[in-house]
Amino acid sequence: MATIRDVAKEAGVSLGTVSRYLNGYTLKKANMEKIAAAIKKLDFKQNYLAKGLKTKKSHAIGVVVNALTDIFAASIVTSLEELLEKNNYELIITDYKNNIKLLNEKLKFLYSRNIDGIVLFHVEQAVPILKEFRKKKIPVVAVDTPISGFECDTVLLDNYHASVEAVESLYEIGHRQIGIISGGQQGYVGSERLRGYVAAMKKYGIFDHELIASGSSFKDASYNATLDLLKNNHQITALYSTNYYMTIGAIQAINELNLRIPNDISFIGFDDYVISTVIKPQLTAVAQPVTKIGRKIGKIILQKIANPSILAYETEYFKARIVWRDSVKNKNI
Amino acid sequence: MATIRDVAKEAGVSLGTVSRYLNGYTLKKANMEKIAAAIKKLDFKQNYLAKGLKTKKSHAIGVVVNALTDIFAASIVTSLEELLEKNNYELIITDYKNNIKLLNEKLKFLYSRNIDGIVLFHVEQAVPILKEFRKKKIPVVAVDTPISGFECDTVLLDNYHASVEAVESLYEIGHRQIGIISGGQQGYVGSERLRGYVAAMKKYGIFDHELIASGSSFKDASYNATLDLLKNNHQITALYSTNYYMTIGAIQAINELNLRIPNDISFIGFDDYVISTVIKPQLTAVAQPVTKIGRKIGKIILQKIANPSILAYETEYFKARIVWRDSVKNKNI
DNA sequence: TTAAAGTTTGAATATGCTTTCAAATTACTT
DNA sequence: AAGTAATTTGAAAGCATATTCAAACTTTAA
Repeated sequence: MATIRDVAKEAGVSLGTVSRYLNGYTLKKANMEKIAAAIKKLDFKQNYLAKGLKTKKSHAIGVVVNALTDIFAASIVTSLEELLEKNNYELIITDYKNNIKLLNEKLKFLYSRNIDGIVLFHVEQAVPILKEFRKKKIPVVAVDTPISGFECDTVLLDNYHASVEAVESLYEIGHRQIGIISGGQQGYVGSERLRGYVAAMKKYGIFDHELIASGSSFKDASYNATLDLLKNNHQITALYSTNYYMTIGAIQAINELNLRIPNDISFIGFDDYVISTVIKPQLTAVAQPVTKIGRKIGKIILQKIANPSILAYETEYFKARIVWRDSVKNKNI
Repeated sequence: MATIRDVAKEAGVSLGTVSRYLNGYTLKKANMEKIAAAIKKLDFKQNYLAKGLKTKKSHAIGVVVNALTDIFAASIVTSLEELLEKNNYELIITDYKNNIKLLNEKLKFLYSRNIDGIVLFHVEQAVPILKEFRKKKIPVVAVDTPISGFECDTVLLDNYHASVEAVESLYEIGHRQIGIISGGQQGYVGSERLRGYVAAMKKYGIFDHELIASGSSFKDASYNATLDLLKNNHQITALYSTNYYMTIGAIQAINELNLRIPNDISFIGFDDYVISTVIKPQLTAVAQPVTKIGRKIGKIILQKIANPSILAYETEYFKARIVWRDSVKNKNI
């Protein structure tokens, strides 16, 4: 393996000049060309371990998701990775299985690997090791959920307005008894989505506690909650489920009750992934701009790495949009 | 940050002794205890960059998948990561979007990062950079698909027998006109699954070309293929679709044709993820042992890293099993 | 008690790169 | 052409660790 020293010799310049070349300083055109040629000829690759040892940077970004199989995180990471790899950063992806203790362990692991930045998906609560990241000025970006007890750049969906829009849309086409399958108040995302629903329902004067089914945000809880809700509220004409996995459970329950979508009941689900188009009829869904979100995260990380002393943290909101398919009935027609 | 030197001073032993301690050599019990105490006291963490520079190992494993959102790869990586992280390896995960040129680029990137091992999902064909990995004795494990033109350890599903079993099961409960939605011959996985189907059908003397719908292995092709197949073969009583995404397309087509599962048509789909239980009725599916597969990959990698001079490559087959739900009708009852 | 075997020590060298600095060279201005 | 500004040089130090080696020290066995 060729080293920077070999390149210097080959190009007939000094070692320091090559180093400066590699680090983006401008130098005499002639020298730049000679160095470029030497690099090509020798097939020289920087040794990131040596570089990292010296600079204390690894050119690696840690990404912590709750589950690798979570389609939401995976979609975002796809575009994040594209951007970061272009900038010569590698992604170390890890899951923490919604276990706060495991999260701390995984972050320690990443910390010990001299990570240059870190992206946390869906973390509600600060863990001790985060303070060490702050001390070392390693940028942290929270995605999907703000971290309580730790200030950092945060990229969120505007869940509140997404819910408002869902309810408004249903209202406009004649629905009044709009049920919600909610994850309840315990998580940020779930409570924001619920808050938007409540606000919109109240705005139209059609709010009713009975229309809220609240469980945890997983498939099985949602299945049970939906079953209960629909058995006890035959007047419900539309159902709004507040995440992908809850949509799955809700649809199972609707099937179980032999209700037909959209004739017996209209349906809007949060998140628009493959399920939406498999189910008959295809589902109207609230879609998140995952590609944009991924790019934004990447930009923030790169910017903060380039300028670690900026202490201001921004919170960026992205707007969801509703993708209309066949699961919602227009009652005005 | 404490260094090995600080630990030595604190423990009152020499630097080399600490180094040997950290690398698993046995030494005097008293010294081991003193060093352990010092490490704890100073909260010492090995610097992987320095260590890597010296040993030319990064303690990182590259994982290349075709898409981060691919549930199959994500499921396997979940258990792979668990095992490798326990052994202090980090995972650098990357996708290559089924683009062979991009694959080579991504592998070059990983190569330049001094990766200690590499796992390739669903790669059909060798790319040039793989030779460099071989030269440096960096272990390569192929998953899901053997790499043509490159010999390495390979972890596969026994696709052939999974198909045979699916057909046998359907035959035993009275089905004779068993259609298949196949990805065609172009990919290893698809052709193996088709081969098993053909063999089993021939064994029973019920093989018929007309029963094979063949397209690419994606949702839309499968949708069209299924539509064609079922329109032209009203006698088909059971359908076997050969991967997750094709199942989605096939189900869409079945819905479109207003066929009821399992009364009008029975259905078995390859891969058992969340879709299987959302659809009404819930789908009988061929499930892959993803956790076991992930662990096996990890074991192979660790073993080959520990012993890079072993030149024998093994090919390990895993058995799928059928998860029975409600989409298959027993015609004998 | 002594010889043999096993450990530990301290110092040195190496890994590939960045950074610094005074001195030397080259390039611009006027 | 001279003066100033900008670049490059060569050498050295440093990053945290591993490894080597002869010498010194311990432990074990006879």
